[in-house]
Amino acid sequence: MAWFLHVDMDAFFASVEQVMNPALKGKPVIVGGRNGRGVVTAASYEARKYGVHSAMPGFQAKKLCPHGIFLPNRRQVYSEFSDRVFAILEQYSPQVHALSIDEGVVDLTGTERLFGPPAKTARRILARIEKDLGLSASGGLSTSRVVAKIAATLAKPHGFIFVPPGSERAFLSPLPVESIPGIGPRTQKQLYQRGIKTVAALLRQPGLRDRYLDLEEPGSGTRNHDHSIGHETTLDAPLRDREKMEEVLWELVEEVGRRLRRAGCRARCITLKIRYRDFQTVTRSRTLSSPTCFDREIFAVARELLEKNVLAETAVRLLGVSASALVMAGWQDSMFEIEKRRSWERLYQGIDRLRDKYGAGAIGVRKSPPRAR
DNA sequence: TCTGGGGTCCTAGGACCC
DNA sequence: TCTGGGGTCCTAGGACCC
Repeated sequence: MAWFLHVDMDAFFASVEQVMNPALKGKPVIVGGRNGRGVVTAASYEARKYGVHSAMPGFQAKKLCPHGIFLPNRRQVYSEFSDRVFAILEQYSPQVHALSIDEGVVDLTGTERLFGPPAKTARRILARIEKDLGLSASGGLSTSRVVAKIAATLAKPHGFIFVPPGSERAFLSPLPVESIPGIGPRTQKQLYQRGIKTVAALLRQPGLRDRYLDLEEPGSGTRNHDHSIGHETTLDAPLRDREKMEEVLWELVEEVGRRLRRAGCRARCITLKIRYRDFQTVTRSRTLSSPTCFDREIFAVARELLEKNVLAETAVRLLGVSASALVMAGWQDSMFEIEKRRSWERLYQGIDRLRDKYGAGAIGVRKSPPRAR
């Protein structure tokens, strides 16, 4: 029998901040959403009492919770804590799947002999996270991944729900359809309009059941993961000036290129994302004849897409660049290609090292993005 | 004082090939 | 010589998740 423990950290970013600074314990901590712009990325449970939640615009959070302690995002710190959480999970199974920075699935199948009954192991894992890191986690245990996830969400905060084999349907039936991952506000509305409000009602429709709730899950890892690496930014004020747009674009490209090289990848597809002042958003992409991880090549494509899609005097509020259809570097290269690129690679690695050490401004190319051709 | 930034997955049409 | 259909790639958009 397969066993999946879904682990979901409670108010992760805010909790990490409270661990780093115990004076914040028991206080309404709000990460992100400062200076009016931007949104909340995490709120401690003390802050949630006031109605603050993630994805909420900062000004709104401030209105609901004026005495809230607003902190800037510290991705690096959260990432380190995330590593420690996963290191604990990996002590209980070789099969741990990270779903995000604060969520993962531990495959406990076949661990009975070593650790005992899965439900006991699950509780032990959650306790370990709390004891070792001072962080609270919630868990769901089931023979189905989806059910485990739903159980973990329901268990929040600081809880654990075990759904014994055979009781999955009984567990799910009374829940509203939007409890199912993948059913967001749009789909929920459509289903409600058709009179389908509970999972029980959804399970009665074979088409919907197959699409949204695959309890059987035959093969694991059959999903095709088309990774992508992207970077985007919302401008301080809507931009009309083409030259300034290109400067922003160059900065985005540098970041994407750096991460691509760090991951040892090259991309065959470059996508430019543009959000206009009215929030209308478009993406424009181009596939290259040969994959690249070089700033100048990525920039040339991004700039071309910008030129084609932003008419003069159009105000733009967001620009984004992303690289997809990734291949591992060195894949299918002729010797000639390899030789040609080697010196470029050395140059870029040197630049990346300097930037890592002295900051992004260490190398002064950004003021004058190279023109294509 | 409007609405972040990182992603994945799915769909659908058109091009192109056989 | 005017006509089917399947497969794959590319592009774009949208829903969703954390």
